Order: sequence, then structure tokens, then C-alpha cells
Amino acid sequence: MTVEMTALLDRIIQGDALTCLRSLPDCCIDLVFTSPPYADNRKNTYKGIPIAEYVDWFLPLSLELKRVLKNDGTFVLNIKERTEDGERQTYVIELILEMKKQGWLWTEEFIWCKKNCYPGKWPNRFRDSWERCLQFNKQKSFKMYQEAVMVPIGDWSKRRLSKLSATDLRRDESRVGSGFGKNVSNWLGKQYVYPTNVLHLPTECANRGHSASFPVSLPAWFIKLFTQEEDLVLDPFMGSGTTAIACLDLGRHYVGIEAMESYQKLAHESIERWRAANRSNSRQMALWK
Amino acid sequence: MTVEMTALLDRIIQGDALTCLRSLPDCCIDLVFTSPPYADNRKNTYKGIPIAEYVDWFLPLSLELKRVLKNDGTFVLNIKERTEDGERQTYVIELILEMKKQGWLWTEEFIWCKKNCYPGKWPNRFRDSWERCLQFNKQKSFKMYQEAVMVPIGDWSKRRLSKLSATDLRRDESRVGSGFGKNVSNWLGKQYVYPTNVLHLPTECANRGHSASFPVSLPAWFIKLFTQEEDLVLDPFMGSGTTAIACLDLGRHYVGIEAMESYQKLAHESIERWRAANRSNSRQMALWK
DNA sequence: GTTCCGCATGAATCGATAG
DNA sequence: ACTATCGATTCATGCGGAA
Repeated sequence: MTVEMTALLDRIIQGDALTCLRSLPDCCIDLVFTSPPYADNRKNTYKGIPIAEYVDWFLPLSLELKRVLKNDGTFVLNIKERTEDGERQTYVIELILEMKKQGWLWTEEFIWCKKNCYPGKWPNRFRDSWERCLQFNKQKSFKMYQEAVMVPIGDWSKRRLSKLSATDLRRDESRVGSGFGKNVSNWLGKQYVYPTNVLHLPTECANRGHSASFPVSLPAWFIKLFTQEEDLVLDPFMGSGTTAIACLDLGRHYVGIEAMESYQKLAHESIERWRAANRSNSRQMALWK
Repeated sequence: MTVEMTALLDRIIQGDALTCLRSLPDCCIDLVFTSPPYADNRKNTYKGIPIAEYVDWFLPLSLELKRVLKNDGTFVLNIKERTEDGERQTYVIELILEMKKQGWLWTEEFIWCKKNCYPGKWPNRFRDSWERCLQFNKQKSFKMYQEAVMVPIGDWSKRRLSKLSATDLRRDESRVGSGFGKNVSNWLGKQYVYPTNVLHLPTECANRGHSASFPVSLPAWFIKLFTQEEDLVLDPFMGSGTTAIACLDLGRHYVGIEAMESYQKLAHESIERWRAANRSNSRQMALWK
């Protein structure tokens, strides 16, 4: 890792996202996770980008993100288009098409299904309880650690697998085909299964009193899936620091960028609170050894 | 209703979708619900449209659908883009943009979350467990009956709802429809809440003889939401008749189009089975009065 | 009649193999 | 090289037969 990079590690740079991104070296980031400022046609709104300008505003950023990302790294973009004038706006899907022209591969679209979404009632639509998590990559093969996000198998299996019949066992064995000891590992493996591309996470954020646009568990899920410990995660719109907290929790390094000084301050406070809470843990850990 | 229209009511026309659509009069349909043939680059596949041609293939159809739909009617398009060469293909989002140019409003995108999705394991992606249900309208104000799709409130009932199979839902509907009068509606108002734009429905599997691409509960949900009894629902790709069954269950009229004679036959068989099963119910209903 | 258990089967996707 | 086909992987559910 370069000297300039080491100096930025686990820090939140205050400044314009595009300018700061340009100061980062090539191919140094393992995962970009971010939830950029939403489009907004109202004036005088914090960080709101007019809908008509959204794609043109984002494209220089995505180009820089492609430059700083490692070739086998991943970019996850959490975004949802606004409703305006009774219609879903199209800037997000236009952005996908334009990013492909930049050379990005649109690998997958995850759905973040918000269990407790914003309340409300409208005559012509229901509450919006999902957001897109768009996965982009630079090349077809990329790092992915699926075992890190396995989930407990469904309730149906408790009845079903609690009493494995002889035929079940036999069938499993025959399927394995080669090698010994695989029986046991297969059976143990059935406690957990791979998830799907729909995430069911509550909207609540872990830090009370501070508004984050997404819960820590959202970046945490993608960080576990696409990085290993000591890897480097970038969030060019760090906001109140949720991605950084997820990195601290998981032993990953982070680089954040945030234009608003007030938000940067909030993020630093969150991080300090995390460190304070973990200092005692570290001591306890040390005592255990 | 015109004479020509009355002759088509509750029938499945066998023929090419575009040709048959052109024979329908203007502004006569309350809801279009369909799941068109999915794109497929493989040759020799039934009804598969090559990915590169998909948008051009669909646009003449969507134009006709706009013509036959009532001004305050709704078009719901159930579709999901394929993965090809490690990427999500873009023809669906391109289609949205092109349909807007035709004058359609892209009002909403519902997510159909399939709990029992296709199994499999791959190094670079998880199982795909969701599909798009794109809502399009001709004008900003359209008919919507939100009370018809309210769901039970509370965690215990949420858990129960998530475990409701398609047959359970159908049974629920029939129970609701069997005339408890005001008692039920009062009870409904207190115990039930409006749903969100995410639908949790299992796919129907182990169906004998044919593969139904979606469960009856999927069209049923949109039919309840966007139509009233005696309204007219169109499915230009009727397949094995799932949309027709939903209409029969809910007392709506339907017009179906299906090119493949074998599928049309399957649909007729399903409908006949439905009528046979309901004949006894009708007798019972008559006895009650 | 219920309840339980065994089994088949998906609007899938990738990588290897064959033409 | 490039394309077409095939086998392997995997989990939630409905259905049918058995207890």
C-alpha cells in the first residue's frame, strides 16, 4: 500500500466527492458501498441533486470509482428513484445504461426489503418498502465470500430434518460421490443455507438520535460478502458514518468522503463512541489471553 | 359494451397476440395483467424472444394495449430480465424508457418476492428470488381499490400471512366474499392495514402436467386492487390460464389471448375444472338464500 | 378425517464439453 | 475462436400415500 494511501486509512476526508476521489490512487479499493444523495427537485434542500441533472452529475463519480476500484472488487450502489408527478422517475435506470457505456458490468440487482418502512397513505400508491442495491463490477470474475452471509435454514426443515430417514441419509451419501467425511459436513451444512438476492432488513439504524439513511446491517452484509478482514472499503458519501461503523465492526479498513462538515462531525462522534465501547472489550479480550 | 366485445367475453382467443389485440375495440379493458414470454437467446426454445430483439418485439404490443385500455385503467407487466454472460441484461429497463415515449406513465414498480425460488449455487451470484411487476397507466388518476388488498396487522399475523400458501389465500378470499356484511368490514378496518409495494407469494410448484409461470394469487392481488366485480381483465399471453382462474374466483370478466394451441387447451381444462368445482358451491349458495 | 413423511419439481445459472 | 448443449448445484413447497 502506498504511503499516500496509508495516510487516508480509516479516515473521513472532508470535501467534494469528485475532487477527493481524484486524489486516490488507482485500483486500491476492494469494495465501494454508498448511498448517494437522492435526487430532489425542490430547491434549498441539503445535497439534493435536480432529477434532470442526476445522471450527468453521477457519471464522473462512477468513472472515478471504476478507476480506484481493484479489478476484482465490487461497487454496490444503494439507491431508489423518487416519485414525481405521480410517476417513478427514470434517472436510476438511465444511470445503469450509462454506467455500462463506461465499461461497468451490471452484475446483479439486490432488493433491500425494508421490514418497517415509512408510514403513510396515498390514494394512488402504497408505502414504498424496498430499495435497489445495484451491483457493478469491472470484470466477470470478482471476489465473493458467500459463506460469510449464510442464513439459518427455514423453519420447515426443523420438522423435516429432525428425523432424517434412512433413505434421506442414503440419498445424501450417493450424491456426494467422491471422498469420505463429506457426509457429516453435508449434514452440518444443512443448518445454514445461502441467501437469495432479496435482503430483509429493518430500517432502524443502530445509533439512536442520529439519522442514517440505511441501517448498519445493510453495508455490513455487502462488506461480509465482498471483502475479507483488513480489506479496504470506500464510501464516497459517508453521511453520518454508517459504513465506517460497519467496517469497524467487521475489522475492515475504510475511507470515507463527506462534503458536509456537520455530517463529518457526526460520523466522527459515532466512530469515537464505537471505539470507546470497544476499548473495554479489547481489555477483556486481552485478559482472556 | 359493444356486440363484438360481448362475443369475446370470458373467452380465450387463439392466435398471435398483436393480431388479436388489433381486433379489440378502443378503451374497453379495465386491467391488463400479463407475463409475456421471457427473453431467451437459446434457439429452439418455445416462444423465446432473442434478447436483442425483445424491446422491438414488445413495443407494438404495448401500443395496442394502450389503445384498448380504458383511460383510468391499469397495465401490470410481470417480467424479470435474464442473466447472460454474467450480467443482468438491460432489455426490461430499456422497455420502460421506450414505453414512456409511447405515452405510458410508469406509475410504480412492485416487487414479487418468491420465497421458494429456483435452487442452485454459483460462485458469483445467489438464487434469484424476485420479479418485477411494473405498473403503467395512461393518466395520472386511475381506479384503485386499496381496501380490497388489506393485510392482517401485527407480528403474529404477519408470520401467519407469510406462511399462507396460494390455496390458503384463495380460501381466505372465498370466506371473505361469503357475505358476513358489515361485521366483517368493521373487523377488517381495525385488524387490517394497507400492504406495501412488496408482495410475498410462493411460486406454485408440483403442478401436474404444465408449468404455471406464476401463482393465481399474483394476478388475483392486482385484480382486486385495480378492478371491481364485473370489470374486464385482459391477458394477451394467457398461457395455461392462471389469470382467467383468478378472474373466475373474483367475479371479473376476462379476455385471453394465447398463440399456442396446446396452452389454450390447458387453459380451457383449468377453467372447466374450476366451473365443475364451483357448480356445487353455487347450489349451496342458492340454498342459503 | 387428521397428521406426518417421502418425493418431485421449479420462467435459474455456470462451467465444462462437444461440434 | 465461437457457439450450442449438458450436467451439477440447491431449497421451499404441494401432493399423494401411509400411519
